[in-house]
Amino acid sequence: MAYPFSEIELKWQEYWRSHETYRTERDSKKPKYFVMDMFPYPSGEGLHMGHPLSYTATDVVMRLKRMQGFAVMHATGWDAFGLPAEQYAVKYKLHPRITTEKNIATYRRQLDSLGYGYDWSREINTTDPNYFKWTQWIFLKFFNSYFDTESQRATPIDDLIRHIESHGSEGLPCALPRNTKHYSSKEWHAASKKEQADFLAQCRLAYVADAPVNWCPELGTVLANEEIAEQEEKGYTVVRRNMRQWVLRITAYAERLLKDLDRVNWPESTVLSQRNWIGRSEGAEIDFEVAHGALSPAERGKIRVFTTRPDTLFGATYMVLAPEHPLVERITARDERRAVERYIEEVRRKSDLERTDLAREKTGVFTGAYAINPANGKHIPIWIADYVLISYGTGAIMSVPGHDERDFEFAEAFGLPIVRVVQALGVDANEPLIKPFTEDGIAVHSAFLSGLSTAYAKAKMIEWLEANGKGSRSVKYKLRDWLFSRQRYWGEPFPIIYTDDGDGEYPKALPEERLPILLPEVKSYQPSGTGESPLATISEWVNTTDPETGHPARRETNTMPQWAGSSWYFLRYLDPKNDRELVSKEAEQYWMPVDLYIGGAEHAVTHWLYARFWHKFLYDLGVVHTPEPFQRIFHQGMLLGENGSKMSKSLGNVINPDELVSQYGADTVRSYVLFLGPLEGTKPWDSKGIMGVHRFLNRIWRLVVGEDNVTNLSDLTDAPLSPSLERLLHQTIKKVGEDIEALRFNTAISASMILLNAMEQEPGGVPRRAMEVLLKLIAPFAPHIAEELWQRLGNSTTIFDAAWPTYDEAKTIENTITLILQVNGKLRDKLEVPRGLSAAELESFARESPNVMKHIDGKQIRKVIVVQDKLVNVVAT
RNA sequence: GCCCGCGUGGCGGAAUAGGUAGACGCAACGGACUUAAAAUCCGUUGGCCGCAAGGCCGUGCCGGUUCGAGUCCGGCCGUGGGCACCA
Repeated sequence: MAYPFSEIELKWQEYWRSHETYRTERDSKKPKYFVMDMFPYPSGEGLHMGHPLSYTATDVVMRLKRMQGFAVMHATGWDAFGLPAEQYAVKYKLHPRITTEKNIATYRRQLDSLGYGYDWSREINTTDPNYFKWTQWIFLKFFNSYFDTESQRATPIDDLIRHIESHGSEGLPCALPRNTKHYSSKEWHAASKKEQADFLAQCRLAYVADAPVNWCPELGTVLANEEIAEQEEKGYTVVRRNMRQWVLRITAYAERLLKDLDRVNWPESTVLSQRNWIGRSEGAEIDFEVAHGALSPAERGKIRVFTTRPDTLFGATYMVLAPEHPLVERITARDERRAVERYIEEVRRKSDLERTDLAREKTGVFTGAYAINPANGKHIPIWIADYVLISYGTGAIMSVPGHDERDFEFAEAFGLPIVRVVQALGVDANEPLIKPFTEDGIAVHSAFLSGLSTAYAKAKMIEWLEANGKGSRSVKYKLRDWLFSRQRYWGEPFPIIYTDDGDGEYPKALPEERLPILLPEVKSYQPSGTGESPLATISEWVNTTDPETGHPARRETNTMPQWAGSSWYFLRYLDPKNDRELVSKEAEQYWMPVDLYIGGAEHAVTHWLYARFWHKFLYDLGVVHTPEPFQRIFHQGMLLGENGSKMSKSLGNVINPDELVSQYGADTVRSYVLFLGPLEGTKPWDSKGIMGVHRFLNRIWRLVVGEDNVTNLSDLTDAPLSPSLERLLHQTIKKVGEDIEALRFNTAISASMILLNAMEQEPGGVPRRAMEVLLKLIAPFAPHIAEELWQRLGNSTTIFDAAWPTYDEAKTIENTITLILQVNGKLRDKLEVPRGLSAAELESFARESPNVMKHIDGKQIRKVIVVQDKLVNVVAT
């Protein structure tokens, strides 16, 4: 008979609810601990087994820390905006709020059934106006800020405006595009609102851009790069299309996002992913004069390139512009115009897939124009090719086919000259190049650089460029600005209107007092089909007035992406009901940063980068006091199906948490998902193995309660523990605490099993004291049974108010050791001997062992290695 | 192509400042209890040889360092994940 888990689990869940056992308050007398998992998206499917894995892990840590005397913050909520709810709404004409609420109720029931100790008084919901008011508030702050390049932080845009009003726009501490039209103070005052808005958009941290986006006709929306693969898997098509989009200037924070990775305790792989994603490159920007073309020299201007190898400038034999480069039109020779236009059109039609996967073969066309290599004055042809991206660097490159794979390939395809300007040390500088030499070496055929090693040659070239006004040192990042709008209904509306003073529309922020901006009630959630969101079809919502001027205005109809609400949610746990601030200073100061955050590695460069960006921005605003939000991140691994393949409905190998809970009880399910193996590992589910953990809990139950489940008579003894059990008890307390701290739950559970095995072997019966300790040790994993037995042992308060057991280091130490006797490194004998014997004593054991003697017989002893309290190795030949 | 990570019994996995390989659990086999089954309890369980004592082999493969390597180093093979023309 299994113990009555259903009964006791319901009993304790009800007890915890009515006693508000998990309610957390700030307590200045206690140290704090903030442990999080990822708040779920409440899908229609309900919980899958991946949830119990990470949620149990954080729940276990929460309970340990609480018993150790910490004030523990552990809350959850709902990441409830998003595509699936809206697609469901489109299909069944049900408001997404309805399905979302229904799904949340299911999730809540499931989470409760697993016995999780969240502080539900802090529950948040990204779709709740009282929550997204603050998401919108943060967006407003982005819009109303610029990134000051001198102080390297977000600063109110009003400061910038004041500066322009009195001093004009030259020399602003703000990164502006090269060809920006500047305003004198006088010109600024004369400029229209629209002109001013266009200028300021170049500085704002949130701005509108006409950007090529990933347009999905079937969904009627634009997708983020990281969403494409998922939707394409579902059979949707994705094409490129230009649309007006909100963009967040995350690139301004690239350097800080990169540098502060040094301060966090995160998985190495995730830190590396973020580093690579940010993609910092050091090099130089170099200007090439256009030598030949249809325009006069004054009009032609210069082509600026970015290179990480300025030392190879003498080897630049041609240039390539991205097809979208603004200069292409101006420099293209009349004879080549047709071919160039045709190529540009061809490239535009290519999808991302064709441009990357299939475009192994290099393509491009000659523009008919030439540039002058600033190092040697040689005229080199200017081409356009789609292997050069408009969005990176300057959208143009100098091609050094001798020392770059891509340039080499292109040069070979089009018969362009390849010269060597770097050679490995000690190799003939004239040796022909059959493949590009991309390593560092010694500069050759490079005038004043010749003979210098790559590092020096780079520095020298930059020095030369700067001295001659032909270029300068430069740092570029792969990171792009963050496309921040979606053409959907079910998301946060932007607190933005468009007004027109007769000179064209421009976006304008609504005042903070107007927040939250609510979604209108609608009848149809069908995408408009034009690329605009369903909101665009509701004219009574779209058409509004500018609260400042009373003039007619139009609302922004895009909504924010799902990342918006999840980029700051953890802050709201700390002060969920505050209607004056996003979070109070006191709460933020006390609880932040997050001490432990467990979540899947798939968010390495999305959620965890976005959240860091928002946090740094809030740091600049003074809302938070730490530059990084998450001290420690840990990734749970994937749980596979029985057969070792991914759990999926189509494969029919999905494990349902509800069924498991009703069959074995929550305590067994919780313990078993963690017992399966290391948290971070990918491991297959084994439905038979769960019995092992279930038996373990049953055995504990029977030792306290007895066979009939009713009597409280127990066979526990108050006799003292045998010395070996006493020692094991201390060892186990130590190990379980350390293992939970290190998130090694599987070995923590097995240590408890070992303790139980030993307790059952006690000659005088199972000691009550040992049982009390064991109950505390398993309480984080199996809270219900621990509570029940704790109560039956005569305690009247929750076990989670009891202190975590302590151990005595001295009592964990064995007083005898197993001495290993080896001959030539092979095990020949084992002896139980007292701890702390001298080397000579240990060696004498070896010399007296018959089996050791047998193996050294007839040989000469060369050496005897003695390791204190461990082994003796006799080396004989 | 580049960058990470991982290869240990029939299975999930223990063990790394280099020092008893296989903890704990599953499965399997044998036994006890039972009219029987379930549940429970006891025992065996890396392979080979041996009546036993014991011996040989064994942590993907090859080599190296070391008295001693699952653990460190080099080279392969396999496998999982991330990035993908970033100049």
